[in-house]
Amino acid sequence: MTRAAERKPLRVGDLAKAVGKTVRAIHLYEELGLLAPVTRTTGGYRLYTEDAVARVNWIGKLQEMGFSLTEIQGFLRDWEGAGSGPEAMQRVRAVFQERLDETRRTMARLAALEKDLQASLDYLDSCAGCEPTHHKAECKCCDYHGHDPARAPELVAGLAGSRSERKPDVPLAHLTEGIR
Amino acid sequence: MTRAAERKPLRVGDLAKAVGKTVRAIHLYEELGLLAPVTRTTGGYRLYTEDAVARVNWIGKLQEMGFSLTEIQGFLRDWEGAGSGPEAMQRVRAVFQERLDETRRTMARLAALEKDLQASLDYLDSCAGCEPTHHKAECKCCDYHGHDPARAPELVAGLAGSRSERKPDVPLAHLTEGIR
DNA sequence: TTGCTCCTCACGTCACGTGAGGTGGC
DNA sequence: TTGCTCCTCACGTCACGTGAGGTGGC
Repeated sequence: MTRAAERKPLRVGDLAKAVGKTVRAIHLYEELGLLAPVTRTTGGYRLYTEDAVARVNWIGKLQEMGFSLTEIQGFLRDWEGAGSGPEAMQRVRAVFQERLDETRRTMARLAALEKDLQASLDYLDSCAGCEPTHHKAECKCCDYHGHDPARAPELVAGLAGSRSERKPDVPLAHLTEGIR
Repeated sequence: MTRAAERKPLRVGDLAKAVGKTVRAIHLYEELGLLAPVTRTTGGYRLYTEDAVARVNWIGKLQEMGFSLTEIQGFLRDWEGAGSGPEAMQRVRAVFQERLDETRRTMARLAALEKDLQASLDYLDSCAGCEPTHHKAECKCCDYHGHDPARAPELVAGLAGSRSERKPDVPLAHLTEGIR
């Protein structure tokens, strides 16, 4: 931090813009004790230094890691309550390790989703050239264009089962058979 | 779906377990018109077929893609209101394309986070062997163990700035200089 | 003085969580 | 009959969003 930077106080709107959060969010972080303005003007305007930008971005990262704001509070309290340096560091390490594992699990889920989406797009692409006389119900499971008739991607197949497509003539009595 | 599977109705708790959601969530999807039991027992118990498992998993995928439940409602309505098959398919395609882009952006953010976390863990590892006489404030920015003294990972450096570590003797008057 | 930014309540929203009080089902 | 599952309200929570009504600052 340079002296020049310290001489440019940020107002809450500037801070919000700098970090991509809303003013309301900044106020909330303050209520929760995660962030405080260095001072206020006589009129009550909050004033921040550039440090606040780093702090809010840090909060954002922890949120992306899956921490709730309440957990971030606790995390800071743990840190401040810790004794020696190495001890505090090892506590933090354990938390980060758990979050790294969780982040990787999330990434794996998203990668699977990405594949699903790509497969769905490929499937839908081949529908573009189809004759408009086909009803949409046919498209979920057609055997044109080399489609495997039984295997529309799950994201496409999931469009089935809407109420308007249910056949009301299928008897359902067997479901309640033997149940009073 | 086999006939045998159709003969095994699921109760709401079975369905919830099968999809990893709560009963409350299932009820909510029903309130929003996203899912309905095929029938009810005379006592009012909801009964589902295996189709419901696919439907709820489909809802879950759309949620992971960043859709709100209200958006999923609209998505279904669009589908049901669409005219010809190919036309409906192209609408769905546009939505999926947008979601694929968004999913990739999210994955990129998480990958950056993963790097951050790994760097932080590496940094903290070297603290394990440090003497316990060091105060934690020193650890955020030390020059032992080959650390670049000015460059603790952001996730570690962010622990700075807690109220208990502020130096109250730093004059802040310059911040309000020239501001009434 | 005008227009923009800020202030503090305080209620709304989204996707559920969590009882309360009562009943079905083997 | 016991114990488990289910039912319907209905209020709580989390991270903000969104005004309402008023004032600061160049």
